[in-house]
Amino acid sequence: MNAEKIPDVIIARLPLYLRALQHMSENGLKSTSSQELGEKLGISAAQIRKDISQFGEFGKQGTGYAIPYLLDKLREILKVDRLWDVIIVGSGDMGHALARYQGFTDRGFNVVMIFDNDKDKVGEKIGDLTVKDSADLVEKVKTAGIKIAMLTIPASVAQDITDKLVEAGVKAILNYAPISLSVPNDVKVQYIDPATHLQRMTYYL
Amino acid sequence: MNAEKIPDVIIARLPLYLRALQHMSENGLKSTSSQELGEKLGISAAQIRKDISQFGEFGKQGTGYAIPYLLDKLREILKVDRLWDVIIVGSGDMGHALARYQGFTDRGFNVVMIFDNDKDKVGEKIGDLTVKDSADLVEKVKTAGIKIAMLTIPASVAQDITDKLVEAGVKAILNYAPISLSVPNDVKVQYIDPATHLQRMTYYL
DNA sequence: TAGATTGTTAATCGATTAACAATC
DNA sequence: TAGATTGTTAATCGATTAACAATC
Repeated sequence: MNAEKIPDVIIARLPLYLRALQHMSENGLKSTSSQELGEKLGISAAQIRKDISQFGEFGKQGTGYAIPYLLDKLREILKVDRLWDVIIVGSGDMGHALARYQGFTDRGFNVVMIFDNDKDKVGEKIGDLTVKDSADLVEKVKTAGIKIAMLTIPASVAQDITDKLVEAGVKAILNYAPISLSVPNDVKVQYIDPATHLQRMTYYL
Repeated sequence: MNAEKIPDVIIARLPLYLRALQHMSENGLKSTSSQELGEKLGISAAQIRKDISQFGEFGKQGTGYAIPYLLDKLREILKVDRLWDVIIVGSGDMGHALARYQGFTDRGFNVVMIFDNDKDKVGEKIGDLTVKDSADLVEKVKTAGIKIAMLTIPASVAQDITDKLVEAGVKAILNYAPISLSVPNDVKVQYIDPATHLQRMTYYL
């Protein structure tokens, strides 16, 4: 393990490597090379080798990378060798979709609570979960020690809720609301906004 | 307008500027500065000025940028000064959520069709739309001249459907399936995978 | 052994930042 | 006029690529 600061741009690619390796593993493959991985991902082989080598020597000359071993190492590096409790704030269509999404568990996440500020929605069942009142958000999150939240609420209330999440000790926010959030330095935010993503492509049409 | 090739990384930031300006405009603001915009977005003022100046001189020394004018220009540059027809493939929870999402229209997109390969779902009503059979995808998309698709299907069928979309003339794909897609050079793909996004933050926890 | 592929170095390429003249 | 802020240049910083010795 390297003590120097690893660039964010490298950390951002590791989940892609992890995902591709997980697919290969499910298909029964036992080893791969930087070239093969690169072709699947549209990333150069040199970059993949360089990224991975930041964290240790996980490959072998001549034979490449053992998939189960590299999977373990990447999970360890990304800290998804465990199951993180995650909450959803906002029980609209997107909140529903995320609450029912089956793809979290085998990638390190477990949705444990869903909140809404609409009293009509509080108490509603979504899969295994029951919608809780946003008024109890800070207390419940703090008590449970939850560090990760997904925001599926209107932009107009997103900063308010974010401030509460930060107060409650959340350090990672996946924001589906179409607005930039202000957070302290030690809190990470990732943005998912379909319209923004579409607008990144129309330029080229 | 500059004839040189504009870097992708700049194009990727323009929708964020557009979104922030749209908010400001809705709040009745008439002008802003690179500094103010930068603070809202967590981007340096120098970078914002440099990005915008790639396309022309849209500001004024001493007073900054007129919001309505810059909005117009950014929409024109990104080609969202019009309404693009978009399809959704996959009528599961995520497809439903996108089909009902109200945030597309005033950002340049109009969802016109939704497809599924499950005969039980074909014919189902979602908002104004009726689920169509994926078997008719290529023909319907080609006839309608649609260039943009959102994919909310399982990873296992994502590449197959992508190949069909490419065949039908689609040039921009927003992919919610957790897998990397192969497409020709003239087709753009954007990826939305909540687990990947979460894994980009756990490293820092 | 011969072929394949890593890890790493050095070179290249590209993006960001700082600074400031121009000017509203 | 004085203050503010752009557009742009040059300097800095960082990321990617090419190449190859090491070695499985």
